Amino acid sequence: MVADRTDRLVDAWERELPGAIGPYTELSKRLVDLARRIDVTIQEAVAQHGLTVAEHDVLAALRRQGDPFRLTPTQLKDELLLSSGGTSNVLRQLADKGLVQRGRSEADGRSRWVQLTPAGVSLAEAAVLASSRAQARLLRDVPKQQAARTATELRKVLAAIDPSSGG
Amino acid sequence: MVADRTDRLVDAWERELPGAIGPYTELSKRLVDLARRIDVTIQEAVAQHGLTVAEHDVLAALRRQGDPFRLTPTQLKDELLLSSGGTSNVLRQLADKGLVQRGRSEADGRSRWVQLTPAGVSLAEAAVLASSRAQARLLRDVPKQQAARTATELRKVLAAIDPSSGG
DNA sequence: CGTATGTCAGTAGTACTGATATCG
DNA sequence: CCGATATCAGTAATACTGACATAC
Repeated sequence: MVADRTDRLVDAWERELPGAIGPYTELSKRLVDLARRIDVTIQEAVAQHGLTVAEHDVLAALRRQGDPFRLTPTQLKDELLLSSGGTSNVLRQLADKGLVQRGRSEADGRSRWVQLTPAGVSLAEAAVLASSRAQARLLRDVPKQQAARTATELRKVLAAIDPSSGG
Repeated sequence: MVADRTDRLVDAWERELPGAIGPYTELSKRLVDLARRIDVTIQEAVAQHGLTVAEHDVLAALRRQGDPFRLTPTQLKDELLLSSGGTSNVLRQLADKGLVQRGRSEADGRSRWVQLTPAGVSLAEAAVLASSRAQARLLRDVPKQQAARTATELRKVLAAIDPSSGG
């Protein structure tokens, strides 16, 4: 088994400051390395549709709600784990591009709604499909069983660190 | 088994656009979610030592080389997978803070070296230990065997998508 | 001269906090 | 008046590209 980047990192620290980093740090390093590859892949895929990753995430969240593709900014912020300010900024970009429409709730004047325009629906679908295909392409040499096994392991890790998230 | 965030995302897409996302996208989603948690954890840990993550990564790379804690910007860029410009920017910040010293190579005038100052060595060690401890704390409820198993699975995934990286 | 090394300016993306406005 | 909803301005951190300088 040839040493990879993380192996070399772990070996270097073991030599320099024995015990400084443990098995959890090794797991973290592999996770972060792999996630970075995926992030770049997604970014390239959605950029081909003229979207930033943040914009894509909002469009996708609205699209997967189903008709009428509408949520409040608060619901979006909870879905995307962003601050209210951050969510608001992305919504402004999308409204400027004509991909979402905003309006006031009639029931509660404090509340607004955000809804995909027809152009937003089309672009959301195209971008999600492109992103999904790009991720599958990146991982195509990972056997399906291996991918499933890894996903299961990650599911357990996520559940362990955050029992409240429903895992 | 209770549905977690990724389960709900997969279910929503299966309902709205069946087949649009596959098992590889599910794996990606879990990876990216978990990596984000880790990134935040690391960021908070190194911030307590007055460092940004980018600064920490450079200090750590120099420290784990061992005495005399010296590399060229090109070696750093390859180690950190950054652009040359990005590397240069971080080095300027660290030099301004007195954590690294820079100089010219005597053998080749094009080449420079970057070396930790004594203050840089101390801070690198403190920050790396703090980051490592914070990661262990985040993952403390993950059984060690589980963590090892997950790391092994990720190692295989990394090797599959990037055979050139030595995995 | 062409290539390699490195720096810096400018820029794009992300996403925060705090101030503000509005409504219940 | 207080709390909830939402927006916006300003800011910090990441990290890129392209222009440039220098040295082999």
